[in-house]
Amino acid sequence: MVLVVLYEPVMSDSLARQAGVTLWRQILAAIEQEIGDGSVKPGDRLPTEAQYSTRFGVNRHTVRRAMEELSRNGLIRVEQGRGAFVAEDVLDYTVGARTRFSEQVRRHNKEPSGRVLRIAEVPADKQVAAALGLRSTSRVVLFERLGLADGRPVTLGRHHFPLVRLRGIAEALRRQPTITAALADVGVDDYRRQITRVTARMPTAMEAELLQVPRTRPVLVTENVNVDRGGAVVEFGVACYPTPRVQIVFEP
Amino acid sequence: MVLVVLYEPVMSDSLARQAGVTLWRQILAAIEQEIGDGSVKPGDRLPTEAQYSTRFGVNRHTVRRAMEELSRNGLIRVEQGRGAFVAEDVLDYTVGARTRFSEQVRRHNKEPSGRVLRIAEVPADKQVAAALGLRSTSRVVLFERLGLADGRPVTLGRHHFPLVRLRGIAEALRRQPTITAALADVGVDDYRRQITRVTARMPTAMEAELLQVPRTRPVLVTENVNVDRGGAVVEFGVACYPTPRVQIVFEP
DNA sequence: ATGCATTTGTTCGTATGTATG
DNA sequence: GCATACATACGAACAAATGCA
Repeated sequence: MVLVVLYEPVMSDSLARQAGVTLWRQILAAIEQEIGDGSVKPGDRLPTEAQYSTRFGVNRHTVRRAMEELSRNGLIRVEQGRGAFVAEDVLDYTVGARTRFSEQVRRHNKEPSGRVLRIAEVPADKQVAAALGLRSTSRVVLFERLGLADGRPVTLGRHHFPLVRLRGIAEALRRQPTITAALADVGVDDYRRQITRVTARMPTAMEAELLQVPRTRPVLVTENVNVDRGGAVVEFGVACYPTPRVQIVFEP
Repeated sequence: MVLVVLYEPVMSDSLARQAGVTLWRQILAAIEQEIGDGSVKPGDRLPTEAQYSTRFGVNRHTVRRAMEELSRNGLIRVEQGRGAFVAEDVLDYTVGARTRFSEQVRRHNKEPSGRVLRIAEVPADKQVAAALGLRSTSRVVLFERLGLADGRPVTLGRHHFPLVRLRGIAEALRRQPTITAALADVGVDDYRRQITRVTARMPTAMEAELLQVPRTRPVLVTENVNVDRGGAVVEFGVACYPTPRVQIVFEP
């Protein structure tokens, strides 16, 4: 099937050659305007590079230079073989003492949901043991979950709970697959985030698949420790977030 | 071209076979020692698995078993197609209300320094104008700087200052190329960070060059707004940090 | 853009030593 | 002694990523 996109009569927008501004910057401004004033909406596919080049009467590379800039500024998202798309509004994941996944999502007027990938009892590796303050031989409950906002994946988390301190946490998670509810089930009625470390890396094949991102775009990775009211560590979590769909925000 | 690498006479380190300790643990200990005593330094590439296996006179799998353990313990970082590298100690960049580059670096007992790349007066683009609360025609002072810790690049920042509110900021930056000092020069004796947004993307060629990272590893990107005591915006900055050399840390 | 050499990642199969019942 | 299970060790082949010419 062939889709023919019809434009306004203005088939060739006039660019000012030999002016102070380079051609690609003029094209950049033109497209930025169209995104800004809503003539193309978030998620929409933009015209192809070829279409732009005929419209502006320039070489395709000149258009590409502008697209590159738009992509770098996060206004559009370019996907090889598919086209360029107006960036969708990003989900700001605000980190504070009381960070809860579902509250984060609801704040954006989106519907939170989750998909449990794994609930298992595993031995703690060095990093987990250190974070939870356990000996490295201790066993922990691992809870792996994909978090979605309006059905779109926004986070992939591996959460570790100390087994000794939280008896029955595995069963609680199976009954109520949210962290807040499960912790409440085993007597932790409140908890707060003590520290959050942020880094980034390329996703594994599985992560890319689950988060629905190309393997060429990095994921943000957070490590965080949650403690109960008494200051005892109740959870150590490592979560991935797809860029640039999600941003981490910190407000002191 | 063929590179022939000549080794010390010790072509085959003797391992104790049929002793109480397994081969792979002996290899683990040997490599750990070499990392510990500094014969290979953070960031250095280790010998290949093949080289190790001839050196120790064992199968490649046996070496891999040791490497796996080293990697799990965070002593080395293994990259497919490139090799294994001694882990560099990460610089935790703690974000709070009073985040200052030089203080961050000194906290790790490293010596902060900077390289000014550009000081210029430019028109504010849409994003900058919005962040600084200016009209998009306003002019701003752009300050581009590479921040180093013990001579290693850790941040590349583009800092924007509103020209109208901060007369003489460009000259101040030229005299004293640190943000805190320059702001003090123009009457802003204190400021605090209002908001920090974190995302990640692949570096441009220039960024990769300046931060000394491969183009295949993502950079963390922060956007932040600094305000003076009265709450007026005095700076909008966008900074890149090389992963995994730098982590962003939030402590509420 | 293409091909090639290098290096790590994965999966077979095989053999051996050790602990357990 | 014997059967079983498990971790260790070796060999070969192929897949995937990287860097270079």
